[in-house]
Amino acid sequence: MQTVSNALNAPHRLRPDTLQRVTRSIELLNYRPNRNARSLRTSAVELIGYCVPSWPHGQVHLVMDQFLHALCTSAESSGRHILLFTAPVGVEGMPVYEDLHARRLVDGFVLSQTETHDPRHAWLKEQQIPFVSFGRVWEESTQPGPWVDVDGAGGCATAVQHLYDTGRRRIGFLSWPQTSGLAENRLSGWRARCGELGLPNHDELAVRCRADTIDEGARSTAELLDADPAIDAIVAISDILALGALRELGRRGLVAGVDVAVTGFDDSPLASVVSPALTSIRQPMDEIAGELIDILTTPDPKGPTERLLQPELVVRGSSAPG
Amino acid sequence: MQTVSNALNAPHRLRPDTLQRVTRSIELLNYRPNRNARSLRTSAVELIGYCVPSWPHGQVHLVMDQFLHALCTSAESSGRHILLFTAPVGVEGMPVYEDLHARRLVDGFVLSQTETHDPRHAWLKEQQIPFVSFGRVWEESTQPGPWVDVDGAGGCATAVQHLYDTGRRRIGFLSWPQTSGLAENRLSGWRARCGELGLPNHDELAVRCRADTIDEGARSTAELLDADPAIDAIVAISDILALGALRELGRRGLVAGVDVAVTGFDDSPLASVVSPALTSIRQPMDEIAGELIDILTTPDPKGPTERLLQPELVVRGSSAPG
DNA sequence: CTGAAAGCGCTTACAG
DNA sequence: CTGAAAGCGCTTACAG
Repeated sequence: MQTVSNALNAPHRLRPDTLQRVTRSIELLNYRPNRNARSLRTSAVELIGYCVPSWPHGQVHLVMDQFLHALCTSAESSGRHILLFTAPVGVEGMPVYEDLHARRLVDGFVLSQTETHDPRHAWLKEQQIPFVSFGRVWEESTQPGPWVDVDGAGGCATAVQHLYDTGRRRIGFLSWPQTSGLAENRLSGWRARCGELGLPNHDELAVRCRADTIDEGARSTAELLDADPAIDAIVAISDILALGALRELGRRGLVAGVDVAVTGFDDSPLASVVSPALTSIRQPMDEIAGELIDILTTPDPKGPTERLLQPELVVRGSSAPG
Repeated sequence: MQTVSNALNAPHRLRPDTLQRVTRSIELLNYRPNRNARSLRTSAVELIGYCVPSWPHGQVHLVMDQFLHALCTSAESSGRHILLFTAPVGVEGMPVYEDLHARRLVDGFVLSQTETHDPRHAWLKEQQIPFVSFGRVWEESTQPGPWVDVDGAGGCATAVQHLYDTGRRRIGFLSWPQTSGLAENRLSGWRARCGELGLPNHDELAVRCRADTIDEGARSTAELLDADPAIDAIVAISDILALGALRELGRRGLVAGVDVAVTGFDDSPLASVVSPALTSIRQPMDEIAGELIDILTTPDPKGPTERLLQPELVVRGSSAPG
């Protein structure tokens, strides 16, 4: 019994011949250890909680399936799995998190859809419930708990650089409302790189869209082009807004990628499904998931527990040089 | 101890005053029963396995987040949760399912992304592993195991009826390749209802798209309109193809919803994000999830374990009468 | 209706 | 390196 347990959990303790003998029997009998008994004894369930976001109508999360798949894969490579649950947004949802942890359905949580001033992080930290966040809360003070995020400013700077390198000299920006730390971060990358390259980067070149919809992207693009017809490129803060830009260009008889270059953000499946295909800033989902699981499952992580990853510009026809 | 257990699991066995006394103490002590101990004893983990689909590049599953959210909510209302895992597609993935069940990480599975001739159903049934399928395998013979599906033929017939009622008389159909049972089913709904209404429904009016992309939808729409310029409506088998149809109409200077009406399938978030918004056939996700969980968690379901649900046509500008 | 007892299937010190 | 024993925290017949 306990030799079998050792063979499974600490094979180095056994003599090679014993190990082989036991392993053979395990296979012969098709023995599979009961995970509940193990969890009861070790008080580790090897399950990680993830709250499935519920989106307000019309909101699209085009890369959630990619993220979930990456998260699952990473969890599995560490012998764990993802447990899905729902909870009210914000601090109202915290009792759900607490209950799942108290009843030992999960060891800890991966937070995503992190909002600016998200209250969950401080709450979980105070309760000493293990978690790691995908995304920052954008507080002045140090963020509670470990996090992984993508360098949105860097990504947008890379997009600007790419547009500059392919001959663009007047680059607009489609943003979200000012209350979002994420939006300000991405916008700052555009502003900074344009400044470094000697390109115009005044506020009139950055339009705030009211919602993340194709209509808003189109409307804002029209606003941008009406105010400044010399614009020859647009960096959009999301693929959806970029799709709106493409539509407005088409409506005006302008050719995307020729007359005006367009880039999006997220490299969602839609990017390669439109024509011309959309140049977009890809978040490295596999890497993000790997870091999240690593931080959450390593008792004493060697590296920092605040990790900023670089996105990757995927160039397609909407910004092709010719 | 066991009175507490009774209070939690069989409160009717206790005298009201005792129950109240115990309940009060439970709350005072903030006691939360350990789920692993319970599962070990009852050998039910109250976890349902769901395999996260991994999509070939460019493939979009625009309603997966809706489905997952609905599934989670239904599972939770029966005291259960969803455990996510990954597995190779087809029969190669079955050892993963078997292992999860053997080690008692899950009680059973919800299958989705069901393919025509999907081998998983027969395999699980033979292994006596509990499961329920969202979607049919489209075999001649009786399908192994319980399933829930949406009446695609009925949905397309409803779309045709709606178009007829709003004055359309020549309705094209954008389909997928012939090898898909799902596609044939939806197509048959268009064919049947057109026939009943005395509208043309010959094969030339149904174009097979080679892929589920906007480009293919646009190309096929062009093909359709070139061959028969009198077409005044198009029923698309997916929202993505419908988006392609909208694009092609725009390219030709035709106004969607006025010159040519267009309907999609799935009522994905994209449907309400384009302009004109897309009329689409909505799969009742909450109901689907409810039935799936009901069948899987009821030892002896009262109703049939093969349930066909009716989709709902959501009418928007792309098919508005005026 | 309530209390003492066994046991679910593991893991882990502890002897041999 | 291997074997007998305790115990993780519940549930569930079984007595009182």
